[in-house]
Amino acid sequence: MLLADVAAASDAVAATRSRLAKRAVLVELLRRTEPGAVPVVARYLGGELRQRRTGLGWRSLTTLPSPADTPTLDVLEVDAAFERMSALSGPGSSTARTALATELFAAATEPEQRLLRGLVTGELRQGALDALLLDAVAEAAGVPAATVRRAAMLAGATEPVATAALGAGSPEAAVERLDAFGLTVGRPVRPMLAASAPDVRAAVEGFAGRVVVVDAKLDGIRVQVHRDGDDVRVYTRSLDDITSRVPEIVEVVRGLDVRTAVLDGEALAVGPDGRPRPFQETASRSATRDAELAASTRLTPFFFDVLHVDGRDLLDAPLAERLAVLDAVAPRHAVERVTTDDAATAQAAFERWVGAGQEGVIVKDSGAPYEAGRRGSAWVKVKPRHTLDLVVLAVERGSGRRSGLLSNIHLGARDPAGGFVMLGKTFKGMTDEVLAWQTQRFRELEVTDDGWTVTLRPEQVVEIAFDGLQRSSRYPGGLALRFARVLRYRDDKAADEADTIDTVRGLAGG
DNA sequence: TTCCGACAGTGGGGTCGCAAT
DNA sequence: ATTGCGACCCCACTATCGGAA
Repeated sequence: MLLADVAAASDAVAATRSRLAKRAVLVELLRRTEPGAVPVVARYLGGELRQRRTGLGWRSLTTLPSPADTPTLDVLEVDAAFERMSALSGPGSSTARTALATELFAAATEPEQRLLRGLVTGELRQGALDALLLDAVAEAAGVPAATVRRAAMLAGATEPVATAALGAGSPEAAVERLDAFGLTVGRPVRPMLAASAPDVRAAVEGFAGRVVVVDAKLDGIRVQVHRDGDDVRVYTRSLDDITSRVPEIVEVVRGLDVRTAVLDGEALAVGPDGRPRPFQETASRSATRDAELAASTRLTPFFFDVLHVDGRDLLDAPLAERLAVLDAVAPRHAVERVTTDDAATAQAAFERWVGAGQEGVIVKDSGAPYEAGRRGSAWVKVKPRHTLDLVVLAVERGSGRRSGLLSNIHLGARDPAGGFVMLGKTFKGMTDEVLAWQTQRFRELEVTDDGWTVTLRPEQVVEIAFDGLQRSSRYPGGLALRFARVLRYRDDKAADEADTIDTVRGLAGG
């Protein structure tokens, strides 16, 4: 299979907005892919390289050789080239990597270069990624989409599922192969995700009177821990193996009274007072491979679900049943929870935990199975929301579907001593209508334009919602907003009525 | 016919490791 | 020793399609 065929398919997918038409293009290409190339073609159509890391990023691709006139690259040859780049390390590796990349891109035609660039940067933007690809695999193999989906969730990856389904020879054989992808201890599954709700009442009422489990939401990193005898592996939300970096979690799970188990939870740094440390400390600790730093901050795991225990799969068991097992297996490392059908009880728990420094709550249907890989409605998160009235200091040009619009706004708090202190940026919460409005409005306030960022007279007030404040070395006030998003533009307030940096410091200190 | 679940897109801050400077 | 890049933690929100109701 030539890379040019994949590039042509990708362009055809991008050219239509119909998901059915996109799928048809993917199906057609998958059907004529020779078996040996299926792993590579499937990955590329899903928008990823097979190599987790190549050392190449958008910056490395700013200057490319001129494209080739005729397509010659085979997908397996391309995969081998990235494999070589991926394997490079040590002094001189950057130079060698650049040389390999230049050679590869020089052999690529213009459409192939666009595809390769999208795969390297993870920004293919063809309007189809893994989910649509799975549907296409199902159709190409003649099996139900749900069968393929479930296999992919349990495999934690699409590639082996595509290979199994497309290489089976018949739909019956494909179903048999796909059904064989059970939960396996030691192989991570895609974690179940939560939708969000504006407040506790809305979250509880969404379950229409059913009994819900309300978990404390901890602000750490998601961990999925597999134990098979003395062998313990720890995986992140993206299914990376971080076992070697978190020996203290391994220790805790080795101490549990089980032979095999798969546990889902959150790990974070906890202070001597029992309160959670800021997320930045947990992130720093979990990212480092430095033994001394690792020893100075311990991560503590808290589990909120169990998918398997001693030979028994629990994925399809109701949450209440899984939690009974969890409490028997890891009573001292279970996330705090209440079970209720009453919104007021849930609200009280929310307030208690937020007061204790937790991030919020997750409200769960007590009867729901574990839906690996889904952001279904069985889990709903609620977090407290803060707001500030800030001033727009500058705005950046958008890209992709926001091309031609002014998109990402720079946010400043008023400095009582004069001027404004920048606290971060946001592009979130804007409807198309708001984007159109602000593009025009900010042209009126324009002071300078360097082609990317337009600086403004600081006059426009905007109401911003955010999750909290964090320490910042990037911004002059030493503070940045976490997860800032636009609620509305305020034309009823002038810039000299905006919130001050003193107010923001007060929030951070309190 | 209308509604809503699922998906893709558009980027945010912080942190580390590593190679180049 | 410092800097810049890549990778990966945390993530919110809107628009859209197409199946469900």
